Amino acid sequence: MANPRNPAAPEGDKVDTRLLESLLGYNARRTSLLAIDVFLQHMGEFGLRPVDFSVASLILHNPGITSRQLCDVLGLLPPNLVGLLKDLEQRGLIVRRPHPLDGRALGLYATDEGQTLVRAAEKKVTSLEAQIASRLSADERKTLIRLLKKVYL
Amino acid sequence: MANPRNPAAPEGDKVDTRLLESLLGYNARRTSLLAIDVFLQHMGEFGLRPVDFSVASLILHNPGITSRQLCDVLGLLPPNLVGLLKDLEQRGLIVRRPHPLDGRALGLYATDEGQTLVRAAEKKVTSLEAQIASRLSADERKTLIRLLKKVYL
DNA sequence: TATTGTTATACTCTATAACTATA
DNA sequence: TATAGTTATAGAGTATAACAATA
Repeated sequence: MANPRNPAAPEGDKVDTRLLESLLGYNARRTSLLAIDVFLQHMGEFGLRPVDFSVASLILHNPGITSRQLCDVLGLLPPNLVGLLKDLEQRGLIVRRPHPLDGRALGLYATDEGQTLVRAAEKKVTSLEAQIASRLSADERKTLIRLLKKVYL
Repeated sequence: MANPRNPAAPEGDKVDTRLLESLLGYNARRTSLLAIDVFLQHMGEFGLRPVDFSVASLILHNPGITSRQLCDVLGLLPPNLVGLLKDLEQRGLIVRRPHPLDGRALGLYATDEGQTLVRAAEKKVTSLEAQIASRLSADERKTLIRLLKKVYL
């Protein structure tokens, strides 16, 4: 509905956003924020934020991975990973074992409980894709992901 | 190069990220972070963070727009916009004028100086698109933006 | 000397509650 | 009663510097 009180200030849905919407970064960010919203709305039962999920999933699929590698892959800084891993460990979802060949490093492994939880979380996340991409056909979704990877990878 | 010291922990480029890379949110976020990096690397001369740029550009193209509308369009919270607008005003890039028909609201307008700066910033940002999307054809870039908008809009 | 992981800390971003002036 | 804008503040996220242990 139009706003008869305020001809000088355009309605929310009548704001000219064409320049911003012509930019890749703006559109990628808006999509990212939508996906995070959906994640937060539906993943509460697992007690994992998006970053926790990413880390836990990488540990599950890469047994023995180190903090350093997680930081490289996810673009995190080592100090910010310490507390995150400590929490996952205290919840009994992962264990840290001294690396057999590098005394400085610690290999990260999902416990049985961690494997069960993360697999369930992955299943749920995958099901949320349908919701996030509900306005896209299967082909469009595949194309979108392919093009995004082409940009940043 | 492979890491001969550490067979249990995969190299950075050999980490299995297939699950994460199958997710729209993960790929959108990675692309968004890349775009922000490029922005920060090249837009320093304008003294505008990404959010400042978005706000200033919307004011330029929507003279008389209110804080409330900016919040709606950009998904910001009113308290977080106050300081931002104060800074733009103190730099002489925008002015706030009492709204003629709503005593509560303030219309936002770009000054001449603001118009000049924001137009230059927009030109620069547009040129950075070529860099961000350098691995995409013109058609692919158009498709990517179209599909992103289809998801979040 | 360089790297892994850690601590402490600072900075930025985002969110909540409460207030004022006006509608 | 509801809304626009503001203040103060809390919480979450991200960043830098410095250290111990090991390579």
